[in-house]
Amino acid sequence: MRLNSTFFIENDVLDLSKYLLGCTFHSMIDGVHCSGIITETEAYTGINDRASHAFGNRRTPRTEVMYCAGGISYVYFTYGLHHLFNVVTGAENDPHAVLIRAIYPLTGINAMFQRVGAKKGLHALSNGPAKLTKCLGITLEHNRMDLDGDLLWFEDNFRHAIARTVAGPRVGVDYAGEDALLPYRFVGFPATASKLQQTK
DNA sequence: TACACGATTTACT
DNA sequence: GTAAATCGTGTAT
Repeated sequence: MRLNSTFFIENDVLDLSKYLLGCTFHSMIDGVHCSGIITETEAYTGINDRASHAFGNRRTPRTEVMYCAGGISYVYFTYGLHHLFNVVTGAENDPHAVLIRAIYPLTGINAMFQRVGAKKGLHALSNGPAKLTKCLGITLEHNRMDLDGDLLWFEDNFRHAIARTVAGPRVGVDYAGEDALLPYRFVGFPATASKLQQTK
């Protein structure tokens, strides 16, 4: 079952960050369908969150997309070489977002290896926010994109495979002062592989 | 126009 | 363990 924009608009960003664990994230880019089970997310909770690009109600050409209604992508470029992918959530003018930090490869694995280089193992293929965008072929072209469309979408398929969810501080946000300590990073630990049966 | 830096990854010592 | 890669973005001039 696909997740639609209403779902991303009406639910709280922290709840969504946890809910997305075990959902699948899909791309159809360069004619290839790739997907993986989401295993790690982070929540960025709006204008009062010092770790967010939208802190202090900052509106710039880059951050403007976060102020749109939920259900669209926020892709940005960092460190001169990496793209990071977020889901914009919440109502218009309330700039919340979920950073997708890791997925476990499910379909299109050959294409993913081609994009990232075939020298690493399956478990290390897309277990980082910049690695998964590279695997799925996501670039700045996929910013501000409908997340229930033909190119990027989510499905609620494998949440039963997540046995336990652990929260901790977000990664790489030391500049955020006290907000760097907030437990807004969520990691889903899988159940045994035998439970990995798709449900619709 | 100029400059400092980043919600990271990789390779190398 | 440390460092390099590398450029869009934000803020200051």
